[in-house]
Amino acid sequence: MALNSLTSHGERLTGLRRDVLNAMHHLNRPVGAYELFDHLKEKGRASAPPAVYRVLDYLTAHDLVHRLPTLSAYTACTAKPHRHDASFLICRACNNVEEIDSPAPADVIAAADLSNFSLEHFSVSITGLCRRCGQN
Amino acid sequence: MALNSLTSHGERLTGLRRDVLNAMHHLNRPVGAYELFDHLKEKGRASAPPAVYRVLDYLTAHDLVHRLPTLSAYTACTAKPHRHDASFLICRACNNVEEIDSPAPADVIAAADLSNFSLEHFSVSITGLCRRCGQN
DNA sequence: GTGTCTTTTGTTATAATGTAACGAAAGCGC
DNA sequence: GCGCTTTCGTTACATTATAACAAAAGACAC
Repeated sequence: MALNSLTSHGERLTGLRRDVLNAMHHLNRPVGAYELFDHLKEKGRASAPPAVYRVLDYLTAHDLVHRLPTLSAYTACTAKPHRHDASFLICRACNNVEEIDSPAPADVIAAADLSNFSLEHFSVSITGLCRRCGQN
Repeated sequence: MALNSLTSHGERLTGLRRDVLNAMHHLNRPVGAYELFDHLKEKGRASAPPAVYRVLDYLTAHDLVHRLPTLSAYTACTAKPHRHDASFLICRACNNVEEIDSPAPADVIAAADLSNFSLEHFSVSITGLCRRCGQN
């Protein structure tokens, strides 16, 4: 779900949320929650870490932002409104990240090729229900 | 590189490292560094967090242990000595994890099927060098 | 617009995770 | 044993994240 479809579903893109999202799009790279907090605080737009984390949680839940656990960082979603699981090319040198909006893991390798990204390692995280928990 | 090939390459599987690895195999689930620390401390086998982190770093570097960033946890490698990138099926209900020793991301989906794991989301993390950093 | 309810934000304090730095101890080669 | 390298102990601290509760703002009926 992306920005447009957000407000049309009863969701509230409040001032703070919009500020955070704008900041992230402006920065255009993975940012830590505290870095974001400092950035917003300079402009008098954030009070304390919990506010930032709440907004990040909200934006993440609505797929406007993605969390990058390996970097303990967050990045603005660059994909089309259409919902997909997101994957990432993470450069170990410059630490920049390219989002891959992929319908399946197999496509991600092709996308890396297209970006002239020289792949060293990959890891697929699949979440869901294991055999036991899913068979209720 | 796994246990056997470790000592035959000049690497030292010291007492502490062996204890940590044994504990992790015994627990047989993702454990946080501090949980592991407490566990070891009860048995008089660990001094302080840095020791645990150092050993985890070492074991991770040698592929005897994997880190699960989404859980801030670590798990003993269950794959064959043969080196592969590791992927994971993470159950959101019981929090247990199954390692997939996969030659390519595409295989991971098939492996999930084989395990009767009901997939809800996936994310592929690819690390390497981006176009700019890799071209020199 | 007032009152009421829900959602969002502010605020304080603290938990959980991870590291820097440095000296002591243990292993290794000679 | 002696010097060198690696590992470990120890203290202190940095970074990331959350619990809990009060205040403020928005939605909505009346």
